[in-house]
Amino acid sequence: MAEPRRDLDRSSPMPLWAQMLDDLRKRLEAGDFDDSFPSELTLVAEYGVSRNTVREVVRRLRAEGTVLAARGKRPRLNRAIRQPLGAFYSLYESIEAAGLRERSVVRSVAVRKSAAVSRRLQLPSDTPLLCIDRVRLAGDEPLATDRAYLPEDRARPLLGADLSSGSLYEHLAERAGLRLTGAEETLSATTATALQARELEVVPGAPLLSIERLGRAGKEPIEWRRTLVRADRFVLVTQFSLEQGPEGPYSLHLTRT
Amino acid sequence: MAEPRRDLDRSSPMPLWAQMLDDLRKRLEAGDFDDSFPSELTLVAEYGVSRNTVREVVRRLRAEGTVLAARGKRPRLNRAIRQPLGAFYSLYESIEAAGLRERSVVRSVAVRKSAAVSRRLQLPSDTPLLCIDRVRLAGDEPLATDRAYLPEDRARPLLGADLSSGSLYEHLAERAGLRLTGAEETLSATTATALQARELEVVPGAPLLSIERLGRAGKEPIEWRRTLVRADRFVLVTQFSLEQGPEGPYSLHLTRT
DNA sequence: ACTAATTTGTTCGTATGTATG
DNA sequence: ACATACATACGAACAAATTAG
Repeated sequence: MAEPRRDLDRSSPMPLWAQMLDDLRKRLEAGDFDDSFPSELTLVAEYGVSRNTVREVVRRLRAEGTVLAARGKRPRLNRAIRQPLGAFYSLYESIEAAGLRERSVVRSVAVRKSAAVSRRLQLPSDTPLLCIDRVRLAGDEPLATDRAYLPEDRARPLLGADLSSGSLYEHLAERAGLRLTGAEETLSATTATALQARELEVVPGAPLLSIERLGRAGKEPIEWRRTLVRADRFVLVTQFSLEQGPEGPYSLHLTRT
Repeated sequence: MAEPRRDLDRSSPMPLWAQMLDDLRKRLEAGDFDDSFPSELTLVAEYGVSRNTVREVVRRLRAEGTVLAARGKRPRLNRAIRQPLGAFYSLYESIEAAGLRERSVVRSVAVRKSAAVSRRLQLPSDTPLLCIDRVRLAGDEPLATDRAYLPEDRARPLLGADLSSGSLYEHLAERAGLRLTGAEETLSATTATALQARELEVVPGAPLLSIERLGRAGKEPIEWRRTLVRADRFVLVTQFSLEQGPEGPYSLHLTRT
């Protein structure tokens, strides 16, 4: 075997398990572990830490749904539902997961100021914000409209990017080196205005799911977004469990109807 | 001190941490720990188990939001948001949390059969189901309509109960000894039909949040429910975090607007 | 302002049980 | 039956944050 033995910095203020988690996430993104995942004892040997520490790491990957593991079985990746944020909904992911091509019509990308949005982002009211306005398509049909505001100084690298496809979060990670680590979402229902109806190709008054999200990278608010989704084409599915089982008591995902 | 030392059954097939968790939940319901909560080492002494085992228990109580703890601070109960299910939304809880009186108009409680609902509950299609039809009021205004189906043989104790107030889950726990441990929810948006509009006192076509829930106690499906909530009075708020912090990466709650 | 006590956080080590293949 | 892999449980030690005095 002679696994390459991955070293951790024991003098770092960052816990071993956190370093390990970072490293494993990188390897996951790089596509090591093609569907399989190392066992706990393998990780013990590979990183030279105790099993308790390994379990601290694996617990988190399991809670996210990234890794599936059970007694006796060989641990494997959860390819079914990819969760780039490990958490709630990514329109891009769910469209692709439904076997449809995701595409966006970028209606505008501009720098502007908005006191209301700045307030939600907990920034000074005159902060320049990058405002990205898109209509999201699933297959050939419009599915949602989406307006995202990001602090211009952090999101500047997105200005030249092709945002006509793909998850905004992936673009953010690739180009700006920003990874969201948390968010607060507000879900509600509305009905389509005449303008919204035209954009989404539904009749005025049609039910829409409204999703407002404040995304954070650590403590720093990174994004405020409002998405209006056609309710006839999407539902949100969540599940949770207080089961005493080993699988963490949480697991959120979303499905297309 | 001489704490009364609570004994666990080491020959039981149930893990020590699960027994401990059950016991602590009972004590929580009974109202021991008035706002405070025992420290890990206290629990070690009290239950005669190792600290690892205690942490296994406390981790779950923290993930639910029941217990708040942090280095140095004395652990305390989270009285802010009560989460009887530890998880997603309870209309009753959120109305009360908003400082309003929750009340229900019970429109009908009847035993009937429904092949469609039975299928969702994974029961034979001719299973008798207790069907509870309510209009939920917050303060004096209607807020939601709610129809729940439960297997009649499990929910029979509810037949004589006064369901005009309180969480259905509490009634279930008190009278039928059933505690939900997991659920799957489907969220969507709709618009009010004429009938629904009359019941909810909104105009026809008004936006409604539709919440369908399949509730489970262990493996056993216990409830299928559909709730239609006035979108002008309620939004769902969720938050999550992949933070490396000790507090689990999950925490769902809901707030009234 | 400082110290001591308390409490959780992290990490190590070890051992045994149980489910799967 | 056997190996693998997670589940549970014990023990111990030190670090870091907070609070009490």
